[in-house]
Amino acid sequence: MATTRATHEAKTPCKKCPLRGLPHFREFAADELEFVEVFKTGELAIDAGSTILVEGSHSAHLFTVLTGWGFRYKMLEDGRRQILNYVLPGDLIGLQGTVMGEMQHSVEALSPITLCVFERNKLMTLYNKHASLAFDLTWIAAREERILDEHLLSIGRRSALERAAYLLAYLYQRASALKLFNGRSFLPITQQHIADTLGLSIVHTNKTLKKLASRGFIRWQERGCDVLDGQALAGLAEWEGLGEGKRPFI
Amino acid sequence: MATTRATHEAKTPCKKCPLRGLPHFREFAADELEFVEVFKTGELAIDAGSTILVEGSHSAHLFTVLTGWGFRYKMLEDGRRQILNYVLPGDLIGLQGTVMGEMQHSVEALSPITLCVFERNKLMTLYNKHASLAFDLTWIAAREERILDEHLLSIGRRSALERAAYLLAYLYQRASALKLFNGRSFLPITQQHIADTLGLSIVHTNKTLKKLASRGFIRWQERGCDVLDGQALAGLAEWEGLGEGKRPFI
DNA sequence: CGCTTAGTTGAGTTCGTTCAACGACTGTGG
DNA sequence: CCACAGTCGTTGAACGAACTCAACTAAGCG
Repeated sequence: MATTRATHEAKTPCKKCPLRGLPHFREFAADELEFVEVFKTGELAIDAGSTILVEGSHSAHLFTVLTGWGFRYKMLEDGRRQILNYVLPGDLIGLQGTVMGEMQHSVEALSPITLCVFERNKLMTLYNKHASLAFDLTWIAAREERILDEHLLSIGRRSALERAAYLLAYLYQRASALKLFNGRSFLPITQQHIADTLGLSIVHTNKTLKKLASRGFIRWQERGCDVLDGQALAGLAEWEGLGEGKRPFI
Repeated sequence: MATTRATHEAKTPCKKCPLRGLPHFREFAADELEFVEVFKTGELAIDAGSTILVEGSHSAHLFTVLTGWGFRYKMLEDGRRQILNYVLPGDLIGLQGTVMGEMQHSVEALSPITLCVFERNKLMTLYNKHASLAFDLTWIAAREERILDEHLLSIGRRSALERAAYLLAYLYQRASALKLFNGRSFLPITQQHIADTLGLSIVHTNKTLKKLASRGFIRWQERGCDVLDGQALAGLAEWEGLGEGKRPFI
């Protein structure tokens, strides 16, 4: 099983980055784009199910997801796994390695993923020369923090049904903002992923999802989840939504 | 009940900041210190139990904890509360407000707290003029993220006993690094706080803490927890520890 | 065709909850 | 000074949510 395939195709120029067209992201000034263009050293294509980063490793790179779905997770020694968050296009991966030296969590591809590759040792020049991008990095880290807060609230205080509803509503909203759906609101995750995100067993997760399906909020199909009523899911979880304006990305 | 008392005493000059002497924090260059000195506009003293920031509010300020203990939390509409993390000396409060416009969580004082006050609208000059401090801010946000990851793993996948052990070991390590203990390793929290952090009921939290006490790891006294064996707690939770080198703060 | 992965379902068990009552301590007002 | 209310911690009993175990279906793949 090949974990990574280096694409030898010419890398996507940042000026023509397909993400920049989305209304979800903030506009970049010409000089910012120019810098990012140089900062980006290549592209990487990852197979579904492959590991992008491993807990404890020291990577010289940072990544931004260009296409595809993935997730971050941590494990206990006896094999218990906790999925911390999902990574989607525009998300930065590996910033924590900068802070701690080594990665404190692993990242795995849920679908085939394309990554933009950045050199970590060029990071300081970003801070020195582009204050706006430096601010963006802090912004991105603070955003992740906010989402983790929300997850913590969910796992700590919501019932199984509410938790599941929140998670699906969350993924639905994120994917919607990125216009990842074409007609069908399909989330490419297994019930095991959901269980490991919610802190539940697979069996109970299955029964919980059945309840949501019986209410007509979702449908489970082809190894994934069709969201039929994202609004209802958010309502069931008493969740306000991401409530995001435009956001930056590198 | 007065929530805040503005201290009319002269503010502590950053050059003489009591935290800067600690080996836990990185050294600051003279020009960095000079900038922070100006960036800091005052000091604020908060009573134990008072609220520092409220979810949904728009604060013009950022704070760094100078002395005392506090905690961040979120609530559901029906009153369920989840404590997200604890704030101790050197911790930055309110960065998320910068990103989202409004606060997404509340902060409350556990003990009397002294805060350094910063103007949020001066933040951009920090990014423009002091790349190293800008980097520090990202670092600080990434650190919080890492700790939240750890908490998420704990709540999601650890048993009640392991969770409690992890939390107490975590608080013990943090307070130790800051040399907050003098002889006695006392954590100024109630069992309700612990319950709301672990996602457990008070009753079960109480029974769980009794187990830890019967093993000789802790002792409950005077509305708080004496940690008798931080090592054992971390071991029970299979927790590696914070493993931090020197860290920055503003 | 067997092997593996994902999902489903039922039965019994365990962990953690809720309810309820009580003791110790603190602070407040009479 | 005492009475009283409020907070915090403690404990037992009954209940319920979620877990484990186990068996089985359906789909995908070599």
